[in-house]
Amino acid sequence: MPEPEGSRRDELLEIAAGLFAEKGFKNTTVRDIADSAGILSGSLYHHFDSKESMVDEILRTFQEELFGQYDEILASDADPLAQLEQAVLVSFEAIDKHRNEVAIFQNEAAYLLTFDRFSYLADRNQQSREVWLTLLQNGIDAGVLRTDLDLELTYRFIRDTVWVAVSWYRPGGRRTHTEIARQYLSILLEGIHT
Amino acid sequence: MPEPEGSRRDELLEIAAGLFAEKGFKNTTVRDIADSAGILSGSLYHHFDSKESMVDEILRTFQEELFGQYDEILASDADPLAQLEQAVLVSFEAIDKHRNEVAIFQNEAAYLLTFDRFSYLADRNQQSREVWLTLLQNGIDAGVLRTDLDLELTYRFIRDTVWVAVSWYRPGGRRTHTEIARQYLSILLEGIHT
DNA sequence: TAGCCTACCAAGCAACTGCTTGGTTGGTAG
DNA sequence: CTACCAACCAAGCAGTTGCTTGGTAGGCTA
Repeated sequence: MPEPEGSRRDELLEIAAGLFAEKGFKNTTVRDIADSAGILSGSLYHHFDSKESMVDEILRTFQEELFGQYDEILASDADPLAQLEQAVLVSFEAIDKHRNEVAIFQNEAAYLLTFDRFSYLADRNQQSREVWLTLLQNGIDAGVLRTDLDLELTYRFIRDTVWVAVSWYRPGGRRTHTEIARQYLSILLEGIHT
Repeated sequence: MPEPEGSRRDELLEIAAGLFAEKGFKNTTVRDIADSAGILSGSLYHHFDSKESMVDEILRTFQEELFGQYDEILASDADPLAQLEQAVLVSFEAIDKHRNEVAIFQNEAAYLLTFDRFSYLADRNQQSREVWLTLLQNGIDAGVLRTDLDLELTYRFIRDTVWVAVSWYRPGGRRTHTEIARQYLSILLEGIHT
């Protein structure tokens, strides 16, 4: 057994993730996935129950890793500002390492939430909100963040700008994900005004 | 003629825009639109050539208005910072007044661009890029904006954060679109750091 | 060499898709 | 009262969709 197990299966999941990210979940047909893999559509059902279970597995695996990282940051003894910076850096790292998964979560969550089996996505959204609000509140309590801003709005601006970068960021481009994260942090923290 | 003309047609376009914005263009069927209008799907083809021509008309009308406003700002004699602020305010106003149209342009442009008839959307994207880059460059030349930032990245951050607000902004919510725009400008210009 | 397994094919079904066709309705204008 | 018109219905067609079924090829193991 040279492969770690489930090799072909994982291969198919990666192909599906690429298509889901590019064209959307509903706009990707099982024939699209099978064609990209060089097999017939029916053969996919030897590996997976349904198209839904493919995207389910893709998202669950990704989110476990991402939120594990957020939890580590919150549990660390870094100061509030460093924690906020870490969270932004980790997020841009996720965009770099898991483009497809981030794009799927960003673009398809609303649609997938219309199915019961994806209700956990709402929990993850809530969890994400709590992470960022906690980071911001800690910064305010420590006196390193402005107190005159609407917390909820600030959270949304941060969340949106971080994740929406997945729509234009390409690995191997002019800027590394770390450089982009640092520029973003610079704007977020200090503003663009002189 | 009590109606300004094309009343029923406009009504159908608004219904379609709402569905396109909510579920996506391809995920909205002509039967969805017809059901929402209380007619049969075939009856839509009395008013429109195709589903494509509906979204086409929706986007063209909206973009003419929006880019007209940008042109006015650029042509005004306000100082660079005021022009940048005006552009942000006008954009949030568009999110308020034309939620559906903004959402469709944001979410469906990539897909629609695969059809020849929507190639003008690429021109509009380019035009938008030029507007923001001009505003930023004018600010730098006037010495009111930081010179150490990557212009292209800054443009993307502004564009993304402004338009992505359409995904969560709801008219009649806790904050008016003007309040949101002002908070956003405050963060963008001054940062969240103390 | 027999049995089993993974990975796949070939064919097709029922539901849904955008769109077409030929017709009906109620109102308006000459 | 006639002609016309916008708005719509009823039925259906051809293509696409997710998924199912019954089968096969090749490799591994006892």
